[in-house]
Amino acid sequence: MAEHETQWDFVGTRVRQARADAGMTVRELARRIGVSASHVSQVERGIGAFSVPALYAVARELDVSMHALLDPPDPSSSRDGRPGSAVVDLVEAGIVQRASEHPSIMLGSGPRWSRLTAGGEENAEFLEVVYAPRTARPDVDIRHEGREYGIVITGELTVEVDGATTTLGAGDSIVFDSTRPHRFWNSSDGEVRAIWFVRDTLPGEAAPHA
Amino acid sequence: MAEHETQWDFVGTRVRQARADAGMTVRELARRIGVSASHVSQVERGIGAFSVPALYAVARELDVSMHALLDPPDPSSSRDGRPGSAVVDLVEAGIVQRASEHPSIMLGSGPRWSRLTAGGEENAEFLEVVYAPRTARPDVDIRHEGREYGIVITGELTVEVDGATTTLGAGDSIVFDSTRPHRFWNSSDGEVRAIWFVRDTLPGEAAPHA
DNA sequence: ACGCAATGTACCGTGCCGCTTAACACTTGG
DNA sequence: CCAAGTGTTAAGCGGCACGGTACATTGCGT
Repeated sequence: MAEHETQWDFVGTRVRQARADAGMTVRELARRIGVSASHVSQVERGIGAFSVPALYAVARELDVSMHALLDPPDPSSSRDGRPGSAVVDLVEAGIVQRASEHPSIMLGSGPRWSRLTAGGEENAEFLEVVYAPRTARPDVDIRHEGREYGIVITGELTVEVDGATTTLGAGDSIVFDSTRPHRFWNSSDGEVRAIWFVRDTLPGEAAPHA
Repeated sequence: MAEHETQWDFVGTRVRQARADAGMTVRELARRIGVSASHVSQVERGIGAFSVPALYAVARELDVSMHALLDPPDPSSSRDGRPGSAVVDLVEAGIVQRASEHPSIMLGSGPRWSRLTAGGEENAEFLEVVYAPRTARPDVDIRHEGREYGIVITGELTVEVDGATTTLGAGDSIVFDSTRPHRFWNSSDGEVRAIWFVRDTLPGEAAPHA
């Protein structure tokens, strides 16, 4: 390796932190990832290091990402990168959108859509949808490219995907390819609020190289 | 390591793929990550492996995430098939997840994460996160690949992105590139519920390595 | 007070593998 | 043809990723 590389001793600190958060002992973690307890201890104290498989097992068992363990700690000084990219106000920067300022689209008697992003995202839509009470089942179903993720916040939403129907209560979530015919409506007496994320299909996403 | 460990030879294939996509030669990549060209060749052909620092350097230079290189290849291949496979039960089909069955991960005093999708999505995470009242500001920030979308359902969540801080109330949403350092915590007295969608960087988006 | 179980740690190895240098075979172009 | 690039192979060194064991400490229960 080159000589200007980073010190990787903080990895041990991260592992120890994550292990403590998970309420796991050194031996327990060691058993789960298939190494000895002493080795875990050595790594956590910075006098040793995990191999790639071992570290990956750690990330899996402690349910943290590789980057959470490996990404260098906050330089704390002004980040490199484009000068002037220093964000001072998250709202002005278009990162945070206040609830009162979500542009909403009212479609007649249909649901009210609110876009939760500032600008138009390239390949995705992040939406809050409010379905008024007692709306009828739409007589047309929807099919488009992409993949759809939704969760019902309040109320009861009736969903029909591929001809199958069920009712989603508060907290229930749904994920499916948007190419399947689907329609949603609110047959209950209460208003329904839901969060939707619609992602376009990625260009090169057929099969991960044979 | 345990005896039931995975074959890690696919990592080499992924590296080769990513390197080819970046239009980089073996020697060039070797020079950038600070190892010999022959070693890169050996790793790519499965007769060798990178150390953690080396692999991390590879991910940085080729602008891919650790998980893109290390996550085991598509075990959930039972992808919802062509429209025509008549779905009878949306829950059994893995399309609908009931609120009571969301696998949740409690990280000590940290927030509670609930995965809203059935299987592991390939390039995305759809999550509900509950932050307990009066949690301290995390002492490490997060940086990873991808783009992040969030909306606060109830409570008040303090967010810090790129060093700028603000508080999100119910209905407020936030969108930003996950490569920016960020951390969230709940300094209020009430519980905070939020919905997060984390999308990996699209493979078509190349890196501007000059 | 005593054990005793469980925690994390120190010490002492050793075999493996991460990595190197050197040379190889092959393609391209001038 | 040679020169300069590509990826590949072979042989070997040395560090470190790991295991085993013993230890100091805390916190039980009796």
